[in-house]
Amino acid sequence: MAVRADAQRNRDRILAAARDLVAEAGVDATMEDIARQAGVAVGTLYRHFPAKEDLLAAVVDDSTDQLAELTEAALAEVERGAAVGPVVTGLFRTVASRYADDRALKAAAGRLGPGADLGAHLDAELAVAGPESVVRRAMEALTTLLERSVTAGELRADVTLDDVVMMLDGVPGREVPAAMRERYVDIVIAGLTART
Amino acid sequence: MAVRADAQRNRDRILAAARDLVAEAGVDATMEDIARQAGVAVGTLYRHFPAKEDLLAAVVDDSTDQLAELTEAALAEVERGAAVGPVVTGLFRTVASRYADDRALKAAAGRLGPGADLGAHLDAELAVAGPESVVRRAMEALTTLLERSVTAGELRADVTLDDVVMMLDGVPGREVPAAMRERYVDIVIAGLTART
DNA sequence: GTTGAAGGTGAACGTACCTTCATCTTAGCC
DNA sequence: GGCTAAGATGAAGGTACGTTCACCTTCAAC
Repeated sequence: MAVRADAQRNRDRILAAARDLVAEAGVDATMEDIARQAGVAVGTLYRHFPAKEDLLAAVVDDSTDQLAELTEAALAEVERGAAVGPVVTGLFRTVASRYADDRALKAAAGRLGPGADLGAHLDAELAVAGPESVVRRAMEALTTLLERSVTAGELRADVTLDDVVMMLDGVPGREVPAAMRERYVDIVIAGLTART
Repeated sequence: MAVRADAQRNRDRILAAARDLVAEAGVDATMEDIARQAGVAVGTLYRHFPAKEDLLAAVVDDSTDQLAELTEAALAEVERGAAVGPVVTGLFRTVASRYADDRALKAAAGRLGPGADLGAHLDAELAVAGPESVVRRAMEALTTLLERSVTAGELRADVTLDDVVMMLDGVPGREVPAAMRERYVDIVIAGLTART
C-alpha cells in the first residue's frame, strides 16, 4: 500500500480547489479558503504540501503543462500542413484569453521568460524551482513554432522566445474588458509581423 | 496660523519617503517603513493621512502629475513644429523607462485607462478617487497628441487613448532587463504604426 | 515667558495570514 | 472484527500588518 485511497482523493480535491482559487486570486488565495473549498481542514493541506509555496508550485506546474499542450497542439497542426501564420496567431489569442480566467497560467508563462536569471518573476512568490521538464517541454515547442514562423516570413526575423513570452506577460487580466484584451493581442501581433 | 511649519516639513518628508518606497515596493510598502525613512513615528503619518490608502493616493497623484507634465511637454514640442512621430515615440520610451523605477507611475498611467468603469485597476488598492483634475490634464494632453499623430499618419487611424494606456500598462517592470523593456516598446510602437 | 492648541509619539490592539502539533479517525491488511 | 500506521483535524502559536489613543512635546501668538 503506497498511498491510501482517501489520501489520494484529498490530494486531488486540494489541487482542484487550489487551481480554482489561485486562478482568481493568484498568490493571495489563502490556505484556509483552499481547505474549505476542498472540504478538508488546513492541516491536511500541510500533509500533502509542506508549505503554501509548494502548493502554488504544483498549481503553476499544472498550468505550465496546459501551456505546453496548447503549444504542442499548434505545432502539430503546422506539421500537418496548416499555415504557420494563422496557427501562431490563434495560439497567441487562445493563451491571451485564458489569462483572463487563470492567473496561474500567466505565472506559468512567466517561467518560460528571460532565462533562469529571472528566478523571481511575476508576483515573485510564484517563482518556482519546480520540475524543469514541463517548462522545457513548453519552451521547446514554442521555440520550434517560432522558427517555422520566421522561416515562413510570418514574423519578423528577429523575434525571439523571450520576446513572445514578454509580450504575453503584458496581456491585461480580468480587469480589462475582453474586447480590449483582443485589441492588445492585435497590436502585438501587428508589431511582431514582418513589415514587407 | 494655518499649518505649523514643522507640520508642513513632516508632511513633505513623509511624502518623499512614501514616493521612494512606493516606487520600489508599490502597495506593499509598509507604513512603518515609510515612517522610519521619513524620520517620524507612525502616528504622524496618520495625522497627515487618515489611512494608508490616502497616502498612496497622494503619491499616485504626484505621479499622475509627472505624467501630465511629460505629455504636455511633448505636445508643446509638436506645437513648436517638431515632427509628431519621433515625439510620440520618445514620450513612449521615456514613460516606459520610468516605469522600471517607479511603480506609482505605472499606477498613475492606469488611472487614465478604460474610463471610470475600471475603478479597481492595477493592484486594486491603488485605485484612487483622487483629484480628477490632474488625471484630466494628463488625459487631455495625451488625447490631443494622439489626434495629431493620427492626422500626421504616424499612427494607425484607429488608435485610441485606451489603447495607448493599455499598452503602457503592459510594460515590464524592474524584473526585466532594460534591453528587453526597450524591445517591448519597439514592438508596441511597430504595432501602433500605420502600415503603408 | 507663558500658555493653549496643534503636532508628535510609540506601545498596544485588532486582524488576517501561514504554520504546527497533540489528538482523534479511518483505511486496509491479518 | 481487531489492529496499527497513515491520515485528518482544528485550536493555538507566531508573525506582520494597519490603525488607534492616551500621553508628551513644541510652535507661535500674546
